[in-house]
Amino acid sequence: MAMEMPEFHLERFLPYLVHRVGSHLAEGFEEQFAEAGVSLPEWRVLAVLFEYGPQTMGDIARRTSINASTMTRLIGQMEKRNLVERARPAANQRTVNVLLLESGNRAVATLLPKVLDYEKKLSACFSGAELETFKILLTKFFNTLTSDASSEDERLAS
Amino acid sequence: MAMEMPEFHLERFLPYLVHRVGSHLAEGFEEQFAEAGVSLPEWRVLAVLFEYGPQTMGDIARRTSINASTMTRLIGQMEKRNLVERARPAANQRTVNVLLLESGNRAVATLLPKVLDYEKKLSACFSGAELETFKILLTKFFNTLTSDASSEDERLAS
DNA sequence: CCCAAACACTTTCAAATGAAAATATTTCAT
DNA sequence: ATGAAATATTTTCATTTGAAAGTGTTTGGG
Repeated sequence: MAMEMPEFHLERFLPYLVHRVGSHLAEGFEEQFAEAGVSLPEWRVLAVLFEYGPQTMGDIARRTSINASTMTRLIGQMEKRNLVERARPAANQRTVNVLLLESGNRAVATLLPKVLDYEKKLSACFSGAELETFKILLTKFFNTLTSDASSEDERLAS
Repeated sequence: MAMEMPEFHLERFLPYLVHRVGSHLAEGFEEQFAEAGVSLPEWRVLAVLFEYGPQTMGDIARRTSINASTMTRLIGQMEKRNLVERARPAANQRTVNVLLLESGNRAVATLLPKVLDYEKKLSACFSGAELETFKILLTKFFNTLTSDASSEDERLAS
């Protein structure tokens, strides 16, 4: 006798909807910017450094959603290419501050218009209001996810 | 003299907003379902097989946004565990059809309520209308992305 | 002050990944 | 019918990844 399954439709399942959009965006970006000589993770690092200024390895890792080991290697490569520089602040020597160098700033200056253009094309399918709503919902969702919604347990336990 | 940069704010940059939500969702899922003995890619395969029935390797790959090489290996592992079975259809022997076995169906039956519950908690931050809008926008975005918006060039060229 | 725990980053190592080549089948033009 | 191109999957191989261990620094309790 067949077990009765709960109602489920993949096309209406939120994580699925997000995942497939994310995958396609990532793939699309890599294609678009392959020739620019910057990988997607590298662009992410450049972007957060440009946006938030010099910051620690951990800050960049968190803001880019890239794991710490990967970040060490990534920054290592970018340092070799003189895009960024590492420096241990005297104040707290267990952290490592990363900052954009001249060459990194130039890379951003070159990429930024292309990236903005790319986003414009992507979001052309939305009306202004839709796009605004979409961004607000994505932001709200993220904020909820990171306000440690997963740790109801922890909250109760502590 | 400083180059004038175009207006840019990461927090309003659509691919960034999608990426960070996607990353957190993936991480959250792996945590939640680690003990269930099913990885996220495995769950994705189970889900599309459950939703769309028996289908080829390529179908699963496309629907899960998992690349073909990875899919071969993934299905290989799941076959060893008797979750799924491969079969070459007589009609077209270059394709490989994959279908859920008894054990795979049981896995879905076990996971589905938990997954639905998980989604419910995730989306608790939204009103019913917001959630609906969010899903519609994600779907619309995906559809546009995959209706090969990138190939304006190709369209013009052909 | 001192030492244990916490923290931030790096390294190591085993596993996962994807591009390209290899294999097998089907389609299509001649 | 026949061979070349297209399609679908698998395999190979070099790269990328992340968890866990390792290193060095800071914090906090005694």
